[in-house]
Amino acid sequence: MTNEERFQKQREVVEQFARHFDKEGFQPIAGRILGLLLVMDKELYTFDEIIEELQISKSSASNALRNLEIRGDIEYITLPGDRKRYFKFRKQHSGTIIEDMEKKLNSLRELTITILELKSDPESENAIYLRSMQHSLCVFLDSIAESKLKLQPKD
Amino acid sequence: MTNEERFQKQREVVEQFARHFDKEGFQPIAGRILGLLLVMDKELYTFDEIIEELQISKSSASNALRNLEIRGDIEYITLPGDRKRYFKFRKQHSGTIIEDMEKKLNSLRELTITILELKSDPESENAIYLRSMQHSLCVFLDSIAESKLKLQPKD
DNA sequence: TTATTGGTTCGGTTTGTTGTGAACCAAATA
DNA sequence: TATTTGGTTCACAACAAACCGAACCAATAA
Repeated sequence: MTNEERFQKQREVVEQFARHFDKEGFQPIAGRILGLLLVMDKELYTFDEIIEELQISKSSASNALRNLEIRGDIEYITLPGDRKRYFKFRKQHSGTIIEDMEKKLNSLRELTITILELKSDPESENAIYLRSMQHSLCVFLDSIAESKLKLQPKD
Repeated sequence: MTNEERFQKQREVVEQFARHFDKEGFQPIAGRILGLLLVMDKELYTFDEIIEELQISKSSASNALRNLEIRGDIEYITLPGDRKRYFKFRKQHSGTIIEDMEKKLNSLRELTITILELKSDPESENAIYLRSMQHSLCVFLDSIAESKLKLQPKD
């Protein structure tokens, strides 16, 4: 594979990544920026390079970068005697994905509890289902906790 | 708690449920309908009752119901000599939530593999991170598989 | 001090989504 | 056959999100 071929394929994967990412509720441009910073061989981009590569306006870039930084998905470094910021993908503690799921499942579990408490007939179809769902959620949350232990045995 | 109080609280939880549900990328009305069918003591609603309860137009109801049915979140029954459809929450095999997560994680895993294959420097920061992420994903996917076994020991 | 660099903020256009009412339709009823 | 019932489909209005260009600003360089 030539470097040019590789570059082209990486650009395609950036788009793929972006689509994956904005299903999680983010703007397309944010996804593309994040993809760029993660996928390409070049792993450090300036503001202008991002604009140039993705053909987007300064304002879009500015906003998306701010959002990504707030979310903790990117960070930047600066170099002495250089006013530019160099953006890079932020290597989060890799449990983050898992912790996000955990949060979502927990809030779902709380919801099911609330619903169940309000059911006047605890033997209604939905009530029975909700209890089984609650059980599944517990089992699953347990196994998440286990995974977390396996992944960070530093305690 | 009087029946009236219970009813009011259930209506609030319908809204709560709706908010939870449309974070998953569905229209507000769809979320409210699903909430109605799951939360209220009454667990069987006709088209007209749904419209009446939620104060929405026939067209909105029609569209949302179609979408919910396609997604497999609701179903309806009919009664002999009655042209109405009676909608109810569909009790999916409760592994569905888990299987959805599994799918998402798998697609993420495939993405990381694709990205890694295209990295020309396998020791770059991102490449190293991607490998550790891949590892986490595998551990986690394993534990999902385990949970699934625990939940359906019918094989 | 003036000009340039590296952005941010503001206002507006485009695009997409959500929901509505009105017209429509097929099946059952009168 | 005409009317009612139980919806569906269509065209559009209202609103929101995404993005852009232009104006702007603070820090550095000339």
